[in-house]
Amino acid sequence: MSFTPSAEIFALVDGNNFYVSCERVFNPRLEGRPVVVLSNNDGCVVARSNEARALDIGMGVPVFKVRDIIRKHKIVVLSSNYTLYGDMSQRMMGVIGQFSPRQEIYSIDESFVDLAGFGQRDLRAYGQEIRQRVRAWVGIPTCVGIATTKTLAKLANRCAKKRPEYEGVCDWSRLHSAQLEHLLSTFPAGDVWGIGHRWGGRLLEMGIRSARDLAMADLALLRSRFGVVLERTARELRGISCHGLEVTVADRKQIVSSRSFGQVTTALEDLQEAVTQYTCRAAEKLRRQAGVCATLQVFLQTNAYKTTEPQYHPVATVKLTTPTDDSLRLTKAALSGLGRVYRQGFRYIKAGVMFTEILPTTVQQLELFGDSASPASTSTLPDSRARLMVAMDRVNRRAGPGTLHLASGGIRNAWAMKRERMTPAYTTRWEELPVAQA
DNA sequence: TCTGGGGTCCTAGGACCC
DNA sequence: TCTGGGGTCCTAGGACCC
Repeated sequence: MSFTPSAEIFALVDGNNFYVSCERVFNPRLEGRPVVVLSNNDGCVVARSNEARALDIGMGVPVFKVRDIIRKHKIVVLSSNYTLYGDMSQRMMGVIGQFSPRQEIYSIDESFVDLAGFGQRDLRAYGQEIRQRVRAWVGIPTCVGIATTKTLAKLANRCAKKRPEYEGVCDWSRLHSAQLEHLLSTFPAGDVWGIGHRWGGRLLEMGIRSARDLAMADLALLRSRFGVVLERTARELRGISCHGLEVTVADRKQIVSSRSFGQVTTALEDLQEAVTQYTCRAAEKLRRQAGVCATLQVFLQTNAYKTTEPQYHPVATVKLTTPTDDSLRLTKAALSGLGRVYRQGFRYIKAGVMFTEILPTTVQQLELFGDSASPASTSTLPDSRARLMVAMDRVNRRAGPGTLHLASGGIRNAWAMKRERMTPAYTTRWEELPVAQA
């Protein structure tokens, strides 16, 4: 195996137990205690403090399966507060961005930065600077992994997390082949970025156990059995960079809005309310990226875990006569799709709307059999409807999501999601600002 | 009783065309 | 007996990520 020296250097900075850390910033009493944050509907565990991990709370487990452990160890359980986490993320990314001219925001809690131009600087010390500033200015603890490819940086980051002696920063960018090889041999292949459950199992069957095994594997064989994606991963482990930094945020190619219900429903009226609200949320995202939607899908789901109940998972595809970003027209289209696939007698647990064909507003196409004066998009042809959308977005941004909504969204919302242990929106609503006490 | 939501990319196979 | 070959487009499904 030959590791190729690369001109590129990536640092991956990510928040430790990010959602839990966000909660701790505003409630220091959570410090040192086992804490978990749940998914929407209070369904699964999606974030765990180190103390909760130590108690064997798995990532993604349904909360009812660990109820006993939670009770026994007095684990603090919180509903997820995405408004808070999104805002904390923005602050954290802003600080990290000060450390390099080129930054990729990879996820809500992870950011790659380009350190290639930093020459002879001590990158470990630089990583520590990043950690300290984020901790001081935002309150979030982080770890930093530095290497010549993104895949190696991910692994270095994991190393920094796992082994306290590194004090939160691992710099692999200047290692010799032999040193790197040794480090890779200590990680299971399944821990490598891009290797999931399925592929991990298949690799094991082939005798590829460690990250080092994967790096040394025959590239043509990997390609023929798994495809080009895994081949690239193996190259990256060898130090050949295949994934560059993606500095600009690409427009979404699809926009999904869906939720499980707080309780099952059989009523068309409930589904109409939900579909209306989901469509409006998706339309807001669409307008934010100045797009118009040409095709959407509406889907329904019964509870697949209840194998004794009749199952029904229909999808309706609706083509718009003219691409649009108008919530009213999109909702009308979505509701017509819903009407096509709704069947009585099923117990529905989830509904969703997906915009699958999204175009930039600059692409205009006149309606073939429509009112040719009616605008396809609010962004290019301002009329009263467009002004209404703009006003709605503004009100909902300032006063909170859903303040202004369509009547078909309903107000009863018997199906609405469960969030029984939600903390306040500390940073984004005046009335929920934390209060300092003397 | 109770099991998330939102994305991306790649591949295989079928339809269609010349 | 013997039934092409190559390109493009689209879709569904499978894998992955956080």
